[in-house]
Amino acid sequence: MEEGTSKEPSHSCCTEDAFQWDTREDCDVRQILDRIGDKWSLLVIALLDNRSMRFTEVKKTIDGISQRMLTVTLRQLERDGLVSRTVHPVVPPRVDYELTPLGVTLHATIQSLVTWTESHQSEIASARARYDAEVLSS
Amino acid sequence: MEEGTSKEPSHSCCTEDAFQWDTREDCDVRQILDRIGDKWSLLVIALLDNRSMRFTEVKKTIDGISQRMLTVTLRQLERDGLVSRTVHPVVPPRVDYELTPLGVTLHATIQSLVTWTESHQSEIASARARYDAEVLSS
DNA sequence: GATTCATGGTTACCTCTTGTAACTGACCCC
DNA sequence: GGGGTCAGTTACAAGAGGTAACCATGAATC
Repeated sequence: MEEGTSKEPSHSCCTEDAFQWDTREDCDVRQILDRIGDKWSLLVIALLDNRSMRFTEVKKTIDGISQRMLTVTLRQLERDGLVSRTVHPVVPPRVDYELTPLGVTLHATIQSLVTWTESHQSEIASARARYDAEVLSS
Repeated sequence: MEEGTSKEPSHSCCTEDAFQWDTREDCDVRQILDRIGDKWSLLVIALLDNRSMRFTEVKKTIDGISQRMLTVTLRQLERDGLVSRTVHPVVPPRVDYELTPLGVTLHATIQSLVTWTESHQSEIASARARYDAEVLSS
């Protein structure tokens, strides 16, 4: 029953002070960032823009994702209220996923990350080449 | 020597077309997004704002990161040209990390992710509570 | 009327990434 | 000369993720 060491999310760690948000691992903000800062979640939200997509459609578009991880990722996003899941009772089954209004607001921010990546990929590529060359010569 | 199945990053997969950027796993943009969409990288870049920080300072601030993962993360960010590493030849050793100009431009975008998280954490918390209640009652 | 196919999963297993904890090396202080 | 500091590295254990096989349903095919 000790409160100091319990794992429940704290309510007071996220003030308006800068750099308070990431001081505690069980902080709400940290838990949400861990979800967003996830390879597959990021890609799924970036992909689901203004339209609903079927399970297999998403799976085919996001190269390299396994069926299991797509299921898990979509369930997490559904739980977080970012994606809605619609099951059509037909055979073969048809399940549509689309961004919720909340998910749409996040999509905008994530899209700017993608845009940043697109416009700076050459800088990063040359930085990597430079670094690798230095490491080899040392 | 076959080119089609090689692992080298492709140069033509990232056009201005929407949703071309994530179709291939070995695409530059995907590789960079995988780095950014990483729990620890995200937190480190968000933390390093306008100031240089020592290794242990970062380690103490980001709760839960292990020494090994901080080393690995910082090396990756250095390789990508997002963070600069300065070793002072003193004893005990002193190593400072700070954002490069390129890293600063990314910081702005990531900061907006953090801000989004902060302002929507209650919505996500209630969505999770709603989802968990539904799952339990089914 | 048995057989095959498609979709959207789930499960068992195995690998690869990450966490844990102990060790290092150089010097300073006591 | 023993312990302390900092910024790592290393060996090993634990956990996350990938792989591939399986399932349920019904429609279309043979």
